[in-house]
Amino acid sequence: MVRTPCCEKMGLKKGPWTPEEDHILVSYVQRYGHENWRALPKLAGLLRCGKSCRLRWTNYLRPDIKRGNFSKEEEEAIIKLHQVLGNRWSTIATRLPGRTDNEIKNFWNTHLKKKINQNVAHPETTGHSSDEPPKWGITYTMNSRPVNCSSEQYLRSISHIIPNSTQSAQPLEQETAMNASSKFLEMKGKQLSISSAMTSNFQGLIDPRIGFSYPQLGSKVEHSDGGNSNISDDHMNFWYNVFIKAGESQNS
DNA sequence: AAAACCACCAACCGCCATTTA
DNA sequence: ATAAATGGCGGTTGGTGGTTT
Repeated sequence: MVRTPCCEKMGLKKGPWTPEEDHILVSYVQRYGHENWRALPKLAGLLRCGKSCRLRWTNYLRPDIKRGNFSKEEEEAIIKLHQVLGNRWSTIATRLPGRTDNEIKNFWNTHLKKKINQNVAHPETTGHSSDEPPKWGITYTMNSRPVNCSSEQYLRSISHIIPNSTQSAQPLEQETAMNASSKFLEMKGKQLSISSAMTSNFQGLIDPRIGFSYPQLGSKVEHSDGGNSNISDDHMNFWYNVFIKAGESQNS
């Protein structure tokens, strides 16, 4: 089906919002909420489309939005999250209270991207490039989307929990770096999927270094070796924590 | 002083996923 | 089961203000 553009109707205003419009929108949302963005502008008396109202509210007028420059901590968090999640700005935004996906996206495109690209020119200070998937890395499937991480991150994150070929949860810690590298080389350039076998072996495992276990499988989780991969939020959080911790141990 | 260039960011656009009728 | 409506997301654009030439 083809959707009609939301601002197709003539007479709807576009462009920057005026203080008066802001006031009308804020007053209306505070009083009546925003259950139906489509209907809101008409009810509130705004010559805007619902989409424009929603964007204005979520990106600018919401009372819980943090203003001002990004702190060093926020900047580092964005860089780490982007390594794990890629351009999934809304997901990244959920981990930075008071920041919107649009704000983070702009900050990335105007500041961090350049900064990281500069660092790539000096590889002693960083791992891999930012925007592009790492040339030397792993892609795994998360929520049906490919997620990239660097080889270092990946090796660190799996070195102690990846099951061996007999599907026992034997740690790899005893393995030499050479063996680990060999394993990685085998996977280089291939799509790594979170398989049922791996997942079942991860279940209940608690790594003392990271202090959390692989989440129990929920009913909605399917695995890529059986077709689709749909990892729940718990699973995403697990992988996020693994990669963040891996990054921390790498830095220390 | 003015033109050219650059950086920033609010807002728009098109697409996809989910919900509703 | 299906079409339509709606919400949400990420990519991109364009206006604005600052800086450089």
